[in-house]
Amino acid sequence: MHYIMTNNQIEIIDALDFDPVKIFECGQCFRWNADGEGVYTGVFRGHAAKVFHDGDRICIRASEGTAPEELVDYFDLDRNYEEIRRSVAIDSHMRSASDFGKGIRILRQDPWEALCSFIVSQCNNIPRIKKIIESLCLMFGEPICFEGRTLHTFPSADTLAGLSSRELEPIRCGYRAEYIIGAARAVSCGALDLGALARSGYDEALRALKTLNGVGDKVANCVILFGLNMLGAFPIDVWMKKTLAKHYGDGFSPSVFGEYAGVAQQYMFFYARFGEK
DNA sequence: AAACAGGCCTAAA
DNA sequence: TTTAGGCCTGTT
Repeated sequence: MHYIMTNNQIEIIDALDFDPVKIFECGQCFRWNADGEGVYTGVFRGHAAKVFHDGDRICIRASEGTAPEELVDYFDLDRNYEEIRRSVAIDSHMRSASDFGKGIRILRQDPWEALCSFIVSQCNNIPRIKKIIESLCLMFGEPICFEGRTLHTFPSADTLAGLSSRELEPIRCGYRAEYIIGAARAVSCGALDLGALARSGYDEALRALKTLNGVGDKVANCVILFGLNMLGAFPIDVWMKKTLAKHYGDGFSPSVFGEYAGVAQQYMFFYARFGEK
């Protein structure tokens, strides 16, 4: 992937394996929204940005003071997804899935945001998940001005740790409010050190995350994959359960996909959800 | 109107 | 170790 970094912006020259629609709509993130023709605006790690096509190139323009290196990191631009697609295309189904999902990248999201977001996602649908997260940010995040609009950052664990579940009621997240506050308090007081988990192994991360009330295997694996950037994590939700049963029967193990099983999962999920028949 | 939605927890076998 | 029912809320 070749790109040019300037001030707070990146221009991707050969935008192979970079499809904004797939990246933002494949279900890994909740804070990027399409506004207008192929333009996405979002907030990540305290910065606002927009992503758009500029001729053959893709341009990522972030808010004032965002280092381009931050964009390289968040969009994982130095990783070779073509190679990953080859490595997970182990059979005809995965060849179709990885071909259909070509252009997806796993964003390196803030671990706390990923934890909180995937707690909200449980037993819920995407429009409602997005609505809940937006009101959470509107109420408790910091405002950022970006291109004439006021957006809001994701509130810190410290901020949410000081709230009662009653104060969270306006965001209408139901029983998940207590889970959110419990997680916020664990992170805030240091009982759960997400930074340390990012440097630990998968097993330790899974164990630690599951000590939180409201975090089971599925949510924990989403946090590990999307927030800790361990690309072997393999979240299994209802869609994955169905498609795994269909194509692999029982006795399936994610290890057949190797170290990038999590990327395979994302291709398979996206294909089952939007592509297959 | 009743079921369902990108799980998790608890209680009970 | 596996299974059933309940959980907030909004939508169909």
